[in-house]
Amino acid sequence: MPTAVTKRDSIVSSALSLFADRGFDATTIPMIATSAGVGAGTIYRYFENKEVLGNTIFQEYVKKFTETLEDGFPSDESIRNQFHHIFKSMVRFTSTQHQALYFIKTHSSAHFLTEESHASFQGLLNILKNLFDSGKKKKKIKMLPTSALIAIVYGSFLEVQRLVQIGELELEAQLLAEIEESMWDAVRLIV
Amino acid sequence: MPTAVTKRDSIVSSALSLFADRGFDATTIPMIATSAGVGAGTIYRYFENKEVLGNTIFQEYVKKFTETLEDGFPSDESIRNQFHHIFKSMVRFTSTQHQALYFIKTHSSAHFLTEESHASFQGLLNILKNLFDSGKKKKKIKMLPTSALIAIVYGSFLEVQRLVQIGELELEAQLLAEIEESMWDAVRLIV
DNA sequence: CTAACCGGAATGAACGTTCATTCCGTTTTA
DNA sequence: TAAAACGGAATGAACGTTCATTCCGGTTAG
Repeated sequence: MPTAVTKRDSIVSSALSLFADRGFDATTIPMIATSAGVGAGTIYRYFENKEVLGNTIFQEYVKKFTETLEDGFPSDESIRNQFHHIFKSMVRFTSTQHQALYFIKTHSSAHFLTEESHASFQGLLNILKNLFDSGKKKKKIKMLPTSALIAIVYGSFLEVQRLVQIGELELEAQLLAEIEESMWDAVRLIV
Repeated sequence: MPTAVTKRDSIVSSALSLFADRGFDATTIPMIATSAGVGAGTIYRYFENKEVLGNTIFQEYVKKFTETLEDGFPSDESIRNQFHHIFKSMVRFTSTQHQALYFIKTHSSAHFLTEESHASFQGLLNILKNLFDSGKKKKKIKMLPTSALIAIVYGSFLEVQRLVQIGELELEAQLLAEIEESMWDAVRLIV
């Protein structure tokens, strides 16, 4: 029963929590209503139906994630520094919104997502695409297909965060730096 | 409607396919029955209920995956060669069973899994654990927590395979070798 | 200042639908 | 021909969604 100011916020916050924990399909509207402390019908005053609720939340948090990565991006610095910014921002987003990351991770190819939701997710990955494309030009990044480079970094990151979530790993500064270095080693051109 | 000899095989094969495509919760028993070419009741002659079916399939394929990784493991060779064996085996398993990998990936922390299913999945990851533990002793692998090393390699691999599945990447030999090298760079101790 | 009124937000019981599971008549096997 | 296997209609529970009703803060009338 997350805290929230407005009823809409309360519904979104409860739904995110339940979707992340149990998955979209295994979460019922009455569950969300109870957790949000509202009547089931109230949810339909804010969202047309369950799928719209799912898509709205997905897009809302993908947008927040994207903005976190873009915020303060050091366009004029080295690829390595840009990579550091992205990594740091991903960690920052996750630490404040770990349910959101988990929801996005487990639902980014869910059956209920609309074209618009997919597009917003692509927008998120495009930040990595731009980084790697420019890095390849500058001979700093391996000449792998960009999609593969993204998969390697994003996939690693998701699994590491899963460990954090289940309490198997605690990310203090030293470890964080080493994991960043490991991911950087995966994508950097080693001469 | 996958081909199969026995009805049980047909049910397992259809269920795997549907679970991988739509997810466990969004797959109905009548769907599985139709796809397998059997009556809905017949499924209950072979599996106590839907959850048992899900767990059975999960464990069956995790076991196949584990066996694939263990088969021909070069215990006496270098860490690098052992890593190569694991990587090659993961690719081999995926190319013959890509639905299985996808099902395992998307359901490895699903709400319906029993303790036994979780244990069988841990057994799979243990192969990587042993490799990295011995590699760290020999100063060939980064001194990161083993769980983190596993997450980095396994996470990358899953995302790369997702690209393959959606047709965004085709893994011919050259590319495969480069991706293996990238993942190796992520975990190897760079001096 | 109080009381009656108003309108839209909120509610939750009820509806139709869909699901997992059961049951039993039919078909296949030995 | 007896027994086992099978199919798919039937069942009841649970779901998403609706809508008649209640609630409540603000406005108007006296």
